[in-house]
Amino acid sequence: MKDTSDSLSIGALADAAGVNVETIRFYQRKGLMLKSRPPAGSIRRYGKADLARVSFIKAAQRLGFSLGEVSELLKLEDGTHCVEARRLAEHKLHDVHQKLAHLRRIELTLRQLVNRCDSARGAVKCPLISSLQRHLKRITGRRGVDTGIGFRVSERLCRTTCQHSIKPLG
Amino acid sequence: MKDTSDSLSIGALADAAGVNVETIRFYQRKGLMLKSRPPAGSIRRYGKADLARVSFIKAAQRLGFSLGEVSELLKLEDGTHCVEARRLAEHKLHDVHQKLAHLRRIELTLRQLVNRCDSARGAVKCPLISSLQRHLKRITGRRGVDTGIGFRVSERLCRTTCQHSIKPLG
DNA sequence: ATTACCTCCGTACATAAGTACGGGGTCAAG
DNA sequence: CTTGACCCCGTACTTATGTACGGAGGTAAT
Repeated sequence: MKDTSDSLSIGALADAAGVNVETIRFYQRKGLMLKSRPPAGSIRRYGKADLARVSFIKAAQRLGFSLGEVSELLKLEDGTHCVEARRLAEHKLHDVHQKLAHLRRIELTLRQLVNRCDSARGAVKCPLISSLQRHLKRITGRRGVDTGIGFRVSERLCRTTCQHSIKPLG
Repeated sequence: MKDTSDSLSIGALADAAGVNVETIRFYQRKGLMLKSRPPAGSIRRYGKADLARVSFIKAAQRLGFSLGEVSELLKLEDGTHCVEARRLAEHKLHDVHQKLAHLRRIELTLRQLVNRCDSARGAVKCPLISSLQRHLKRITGRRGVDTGIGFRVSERLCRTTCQHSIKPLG
């Protein structure tokens, strides 16, 4: 139980948590970490609770919580309800689902793009760019942003030196 | 073929693309959109090519390209190789795979958190927070950041008013 | 031709999440 | 007791992506 006591300098704390010293100070300024322990003209010491707090913040960030949300989570210590934390987590889960769906669509599109590039020989336009443009058409069409145009913007694209050119993909 | 001609004001262009006027200007400043077409003391007009360009930028962003990368993509028009675009896309695909894996882990963790919260009755600690702390332990343990502590940081958490308390999750 | 709205341009502000710097204090070792 | 490594504090800078503002001048409708 000896090192339960506050024995770390801010630098040691930062090292232990794998963050920059300035990050700790930043959290203090943000109110995420308690700041004014020994207001005497001396050096502050930190202990395991502080380390856990920094690590908690970082863990929550990795789960997609912003510092503001982490702050909410931490404020729950001060008498608010656990149900609040649950609400937050549920909301975040919803976010994550949306991000996942979005990323999956992106993944598909990119994979198709690269594959097309790979299998393409002997034509005029860069398949990646024109695919991107078709993709664009697809996803922007939903919002009344349908340009109704042939996406000429990159017509010259790769015309001179494209090595992975392709037949019209129609 | 009549409205192939440049006939849009910047506002109309912005509307058509579904972005803010200032965003267009911002892209011009960044060199993503051509800027000085009619340097005469008049109003610039934009056409379909410009609309396509804005839309292209937005589409690429949605695919996870940063404006810097979009800029690279657009610079490919100026003589570089299509193979470069493919390399970029491959790289981005790799990024996306990593993000997906990460998000899936997060999704799982969050789901477990919420579920535990739902099924929890009659104990002392907020399951969400303590689960988060266990999660923390798991994921930070890999980097020598293992605190070796019991995560007492939020011991008081929810102790007073937690409505979704839970038995020790062991 | 007056009114109302639009454009142009440059500059400043916003947000998130830090990072860097500089002047001065403290601590431990040689 | 000096030296070097840390710490404290406040301020400023960074990056990415925009937004907002203000003054001057163009444009379109009445």
